[in-house]
Amino acid sequence: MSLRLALVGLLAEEPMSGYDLTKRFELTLANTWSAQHSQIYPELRKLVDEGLIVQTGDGPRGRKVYAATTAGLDAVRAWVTDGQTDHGVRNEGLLRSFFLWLLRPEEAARYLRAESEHWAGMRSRLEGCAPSTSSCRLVIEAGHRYYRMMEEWATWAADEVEAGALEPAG
Amino acid sequence: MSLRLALVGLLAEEPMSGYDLTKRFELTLANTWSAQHSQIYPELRKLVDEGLIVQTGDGPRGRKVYAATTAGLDAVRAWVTDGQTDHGVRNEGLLRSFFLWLLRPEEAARYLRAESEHWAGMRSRLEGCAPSTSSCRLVIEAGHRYYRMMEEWATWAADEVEAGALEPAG
DNA sequence: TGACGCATGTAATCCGTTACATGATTAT
DNA sequence: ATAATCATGTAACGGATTACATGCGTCA
Repeated sequence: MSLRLALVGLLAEEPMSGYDLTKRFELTLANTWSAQHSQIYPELRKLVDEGLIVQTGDGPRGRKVYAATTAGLDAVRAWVTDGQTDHGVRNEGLLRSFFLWLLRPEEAARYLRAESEHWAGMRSRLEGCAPSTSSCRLVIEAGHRYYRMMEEWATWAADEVEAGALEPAG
Repeated sequence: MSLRLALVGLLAEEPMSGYDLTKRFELTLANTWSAQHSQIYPELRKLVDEGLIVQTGDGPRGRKVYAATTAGLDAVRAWVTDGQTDHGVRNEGLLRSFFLWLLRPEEAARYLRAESEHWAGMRSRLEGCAPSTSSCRLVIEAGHRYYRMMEEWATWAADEVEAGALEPAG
């Protein structure tokens, strides 16, 4: 449900191809949602069938450019405001961290330092990301805050572990 | 893959039933991973078949208590340190925020204020959560930081929107 | 005795990933 | 020429949610 409407919303910014949309998810939306081309292409077909988007052009190599319809825009607006948002979180890095007490402290610290570096890398990647809309700017800011928070947390946790925090209970 | 090993890891802390494990995911692990009972019960059966856990007791109403085996512990340790962690993020609240430029500013601000309140509520829920292990304490701290960050971000974003940030591009 | 919480399970469906598969265009 | 990138698609599988389904124990 989310992906479908997100695709329409992105096409509301400007007409794009499935390939372009895939890139959008890799870059700007990396801190928000993920989607592969194998999921995007079939979804675009369905959205055309349902009249939420239309193909407005083509290009070299079979490129197909789509745009949102008025019905599509209405559907996106309704989705954003209506109903309950799923606030469920799925953070595999944190889930693994839950079981660090089973490891030797030096192993646990190494894991956490690597996590910290990962998030630092994500943050610097986000630097080269220009906002397409006013609300995109807000979401990019959320990305910065998220990456920075995770980086700082992992550094803090590694320090804790190196100071012996894992010993008493493990 | 993650859920299986997380179940074993939780059982390494202390023997528990599927019902207890479900509660753990609702409370302590709310900021980390989600799992319903309908996924947990079949998984426990498979884990028994594979020798990663054993049933060590029972109780009223058909309650079954499981514990991790040595093989199970080894599998958890290997999972935590080996291979690549999936750092993919899926945040529906942020995804919706991406399309706030399609709404009237007052609607967008209302949405963001509600988000802020949601995260504040999650944070206060986390207060009543006692850490079971040393590393659980670290993850709870991550939860606090995450909820606080999201709450502050949503408040900031609502302020921005009310100050007219949505106008120029929308 | 009725409501609530404990406790377990299955089935259908949906969403998402991985892998498979192909081919055109552009730059070196 | 040839490698990289652009560009689209399908199929198989696995993970996760929702809904269905049941029943015991405890407390008011």
